[in-house]
Amino acid sequence: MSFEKLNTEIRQEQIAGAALSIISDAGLKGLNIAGIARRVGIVPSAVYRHFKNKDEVLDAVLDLIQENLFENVKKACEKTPDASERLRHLLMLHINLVVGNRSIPRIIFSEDLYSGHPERQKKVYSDIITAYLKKVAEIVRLGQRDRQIRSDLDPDTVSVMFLGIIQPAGILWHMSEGQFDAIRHVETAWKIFKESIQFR
Amino acid sequence: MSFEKLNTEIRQEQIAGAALSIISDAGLKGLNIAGIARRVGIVPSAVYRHFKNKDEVLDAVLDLIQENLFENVKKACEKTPDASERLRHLLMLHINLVVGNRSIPRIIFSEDLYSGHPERQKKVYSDIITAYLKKVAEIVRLGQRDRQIRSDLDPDTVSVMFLGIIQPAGILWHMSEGQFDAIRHVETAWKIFKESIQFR
DNA sequence: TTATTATGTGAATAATAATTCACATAAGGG
DNA sequence: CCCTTATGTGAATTATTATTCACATAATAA
Repeated sequence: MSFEKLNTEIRQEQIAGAALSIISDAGLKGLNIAGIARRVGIVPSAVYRHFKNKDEVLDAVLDLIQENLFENVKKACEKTPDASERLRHLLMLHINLVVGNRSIPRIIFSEDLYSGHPERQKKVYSDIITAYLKKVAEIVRLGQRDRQIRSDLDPDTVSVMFLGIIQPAGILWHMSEGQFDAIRHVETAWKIFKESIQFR
Repeated sequence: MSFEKLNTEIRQEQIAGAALSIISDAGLKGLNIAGIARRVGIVPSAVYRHFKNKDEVLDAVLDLIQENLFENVKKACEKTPDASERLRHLLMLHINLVVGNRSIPRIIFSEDLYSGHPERQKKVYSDIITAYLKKVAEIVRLGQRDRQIRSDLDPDTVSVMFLGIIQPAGILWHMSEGQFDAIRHVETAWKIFKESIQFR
């Protein structure tokens, strides 16, 4: 029997990536250590050389998702200085992330992830969701400063409403197995929303 | 050992109700046959006298949720003939349902419910979600006919946007364990949204 | 080259839960 | 009142998975 040894950093990345990929395909319930090991090309028990337990694997997956989301914000801000354009760009990046990689809603809104792990729920809420909303709100705030967005609106409310354009679209797309045209909805809804927040 | 025998209809209701209640408290993952049996006051195996298996219990729970949602639409429509008022009323009924009974998002968006059950996913999508959205769209359409709502908007888009006010609020409320003020958000967001859809 | 250590293997363990089954008993019709 | 049957019981069965462990081996440094 011959096999390859890789150092733990590489394996950790492989394992987290495999887990993310499995979740995209089969959901959290479809994720088990044996499946991860199979994809990585090792034996189940070998996973435990690189992660203490399954929970730590899940934490690594959450980190991957967080990176994706924050990267989108950065991209959108680099693309243009106009608040409205930034939001539109971010909207499209986000919905494409959701549509192209079904794992995000499958993980973030999964009970499994949190039941028996209040600390993880707290972490996801504050480090991922709230942090993301804060960044969106900051874009809004800058837009208000520059007289691109109505200044009588609360940036935090606007950022949650922004999420409200994406989230149902993502869920409907997911539940309908692609039948619901999430991207079209987001584009149409954005026009209406944009009108209602723009400076006048 | 003395015990009471009840007919299967009553037991089915009790079991479905107990299941819904457990899901509200502990999520789908916290739901097991033993827990249901304990609440109802019978032994786990007795559950199988009234339901073929756990899946059928879940289907019964879904029916309960569907009833709740549709009842809200009816209430809102009976309350007032004004489309905008109907939507506002429905919005508050819905968010209160979500906040008062955490089971709805916990179930509808739970992977567990669907993994390995594509037919159930299809049913929830078409019989619950889409059907609900259709009813909302119908309210919008009537509002357009009566010149209460802008007629250049697609009713289906508006209905999904309507959902977009509630859904993130519900999820944030849930994830933050009540810290996020969902009702306040819904009220604020509604004002902005209402303005953007009203006839002018 | 050799010794050390991190990584990999396969088998065993343990916990959780759904489901089945043989047997018991309450309820209601005849 | 009896007897049939639906309902209830407790124990056993089965399946699934995470996790551990003793042992093996590749990589690396001395």
